[in-house]
Amino acid sequence: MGAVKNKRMPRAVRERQMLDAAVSTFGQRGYRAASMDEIAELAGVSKPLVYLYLNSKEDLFTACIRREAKALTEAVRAGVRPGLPADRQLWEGLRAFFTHTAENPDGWAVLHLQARTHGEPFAAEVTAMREELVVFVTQLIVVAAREAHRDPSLPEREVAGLAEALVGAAESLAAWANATPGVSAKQAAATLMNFAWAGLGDLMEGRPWSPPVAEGQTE
Amino acid sequence: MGAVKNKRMPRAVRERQMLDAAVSTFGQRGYRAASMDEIAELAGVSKPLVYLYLNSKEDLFTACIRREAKALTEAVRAGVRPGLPADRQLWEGLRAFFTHTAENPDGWAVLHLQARTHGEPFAAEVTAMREELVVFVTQLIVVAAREAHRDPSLPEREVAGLAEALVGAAESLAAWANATPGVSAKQAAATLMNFAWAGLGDLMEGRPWSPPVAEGQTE
Amino acid sequence: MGAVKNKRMPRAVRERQMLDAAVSTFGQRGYRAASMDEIAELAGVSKPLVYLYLNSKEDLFTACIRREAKALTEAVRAGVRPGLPADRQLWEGLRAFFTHTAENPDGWAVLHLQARTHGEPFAAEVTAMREELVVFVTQLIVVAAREAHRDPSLPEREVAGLAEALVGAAESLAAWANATPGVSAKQAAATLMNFAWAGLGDLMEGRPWSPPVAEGQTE
Amino acid sequence: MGAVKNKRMPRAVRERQMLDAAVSTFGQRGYRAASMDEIAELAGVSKPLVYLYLNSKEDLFTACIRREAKALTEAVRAGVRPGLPADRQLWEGLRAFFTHTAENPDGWAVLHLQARTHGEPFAAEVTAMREELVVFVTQLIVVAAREAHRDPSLPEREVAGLAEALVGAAESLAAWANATPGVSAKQAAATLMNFAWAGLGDLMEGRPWSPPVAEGQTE
DNA sequence: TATGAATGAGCATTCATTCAT
DNA sequence: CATGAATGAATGCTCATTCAT
Repeated sequence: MGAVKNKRMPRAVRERQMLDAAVSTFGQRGYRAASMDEIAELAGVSKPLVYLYLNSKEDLFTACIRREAKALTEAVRAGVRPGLPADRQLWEGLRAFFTHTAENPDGWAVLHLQARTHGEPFAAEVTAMREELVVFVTQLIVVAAREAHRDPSLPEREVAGLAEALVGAAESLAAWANATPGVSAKQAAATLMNFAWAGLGDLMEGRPWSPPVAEGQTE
Repeated sequence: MGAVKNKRMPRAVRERQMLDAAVSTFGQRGYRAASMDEIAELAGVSKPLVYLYLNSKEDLFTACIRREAKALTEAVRAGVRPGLPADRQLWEGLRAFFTHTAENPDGWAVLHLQARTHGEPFAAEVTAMREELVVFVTQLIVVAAREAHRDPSLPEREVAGLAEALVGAAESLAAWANATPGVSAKQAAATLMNFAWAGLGDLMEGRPWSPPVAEGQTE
Repeated sequence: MGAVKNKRMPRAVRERQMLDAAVSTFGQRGYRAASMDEIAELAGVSKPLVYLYLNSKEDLFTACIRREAKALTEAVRAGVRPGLPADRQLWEGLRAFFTHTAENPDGWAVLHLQARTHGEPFAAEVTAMREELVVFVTQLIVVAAREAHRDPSLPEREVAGLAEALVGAAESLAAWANATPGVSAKQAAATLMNFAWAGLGDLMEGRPWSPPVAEGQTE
Repeated sequence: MGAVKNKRMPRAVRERQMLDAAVSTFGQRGYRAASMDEIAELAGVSKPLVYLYLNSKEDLFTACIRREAKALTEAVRAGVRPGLPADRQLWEGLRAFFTHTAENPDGWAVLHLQARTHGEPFAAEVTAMREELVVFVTQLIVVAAREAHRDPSLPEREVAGLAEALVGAAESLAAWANATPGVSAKQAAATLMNFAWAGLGDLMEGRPWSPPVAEGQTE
């Protein structure tokens, strides 16, 4: 049983196999170190077929990025129930995020490491996805401020920076959770939620930490 | 004046030139895409000399990582005055971090992007540096708790996670600050400080955000 | 009307389409650069069908050469009225030659450029056709000598060389006429006829061969 | 003695070896069929060295064309004594041409067959050389007319066509002479000279152009 | 009759690395 | 100390050709 020298499959199926193999190889070896030979072999097909269906290494890599980006954003969206209060939505989103990245380490490596490291065209692909998440978080912050009956009065750039920081922290924690035995997605989400929400809560109530002013530095 | 057909320079100087060229090339092209030819040319020496001094491409890359990691951690340490309260120390450390990464984009690219993307040996090098920063932050968190006259009672892993999140957020904001025109190192530090400290302050005072309990999930 | 999603056509028609596509592709791209994919697509059929009908790329190319060679020699023959004096016959043959090559540039490119450039088997095909033309010209030369009431006393090899030179000049002028705007087939034929029949010496002395005027052709 | 695994030769020497090998391979196999592997092996070097010195297959081919074109035109020029009457100059040029092409069949194949068959950039290279020869012949024709005390009154285009025809006939006869055993360069030149200068008509009437007798050459 | 699916084999090109001087 | 000369080993990509349906 199993892969008995699979032959003559419809194109869509083969294409999925190739993308699976490519994500796995790119994620583990890196874009440049991954060879088309290796990907083809892992996919159980010959190299020309990979080129016939996916055109080039660049196109194949792009297809991987797009597929994994879509899967991740959809997982986060699917994990969030829109009716809930902002903090609950964020909590659910974080859980979905950590769960998905833990379950798809190669895909996450492609997005988080490889795609950003190998040239603008690929990085732009990921930037687009990341922007989606940042916008999602930004909106939650704004909604949270409204729910706290506060006109945030936070400058827009400040909110953007906070969302960036939160997403960055999440990305970093995802790697940490995957690498640290015994840390579940739920625990990672809880840690980040603590870190983020208590901090944001205070900000919403108008009690920010105040940076020191008279330090003698320029700028 | 300037590069006067460099001949017969002491080894230390030559080595610095090579590392400068290598960091610049690795940072911009990436580890695999950077060729020894290009590095040697940029350094103004012949390729065999690069091999004579630095043995191999892997060793050269490792040397780059080590030099840049040392420079970064030393910059952070040098920016912090030990006597101050924990929050001030963190603030100063963040400012030093954002300032250094902004001033050394290629070095930061080597550490943050390239080193993590091209195999365990290199990633481990960066992990070590990162661990230093995480330990530094962890200690600050513990000190802060003590200063607040609180027995934190935060489990050790929780503190580690918070430090991870903070460092991750900083790394992410560094890229954001570099890419967003008009965001200075100081502003990035302030944003992150707000985000982090207000949240941590509440945690210290025993008012964490409480994750929902009855959800029916396993794990 | 036109190519109405060709289905189930008789073999002869399909084969003609394929040869048309092949001549066009071989003529423009060259033998090696032309791909069976491109030919099949241009012919509007699937690749296996091309192989079913024509066996291999080599066979296909050979078929192209044979078809175009036959077309060219038949065009020349059809253009010559056997009863006329030798010089008139030559004149008509040259006109037919230049007209045909001008009207079938791809076929001419296959014969004149591609077939000679890609290995003996193909070159031999063309040599055979060329031999036909050389023989035709040789006979005209012999007949002309007889008509001049002269025992030519030209050694056979000399006559062969003259015929070779004439055919070679014609081939070369065909390319020149096609590439030079404003030079018609008739003009090319006249130039060559002058050159061949009168020779530069006579031309210099104002004694050109005079092409027949009233022939009823247009242009 | 002989090629005892030649090592460490100056660049210029190696480059010549490579070009020799390339001309031979391109001339015999054709541009596309010739592989860089084969050329490198024939040159007695490794493939990377070929690329280091000649950059690419295209550049290598272009270098071959240029070298052979230069060699051919220089051979023709060197064979002609400028002071002589036009017909004698033409005669000497033809002899040099047939001699050179007979002695360099691969180079001639590169110029006459391969370069014209594999794309405009290469063909243009040969066209330039051919133009030189055509101009040379054109001038001889004009001079001959003047020597015959005739204002040629031949239209310029007509002269151009005659020169084209002559050069084309020469090119064609070169192949014929090489392929026909027992035909020397001198004989080929004589045949063509007769054809060109006297014309078939005169030849038929027993008035050939007479090649100079006392030249002191053997054969 | 006609084709979608699939591949073995080859090719141009690049790169890290090493001698001999 | 410093380098010009040279290569083994990959790697991305293409193409003629063949099954199974």
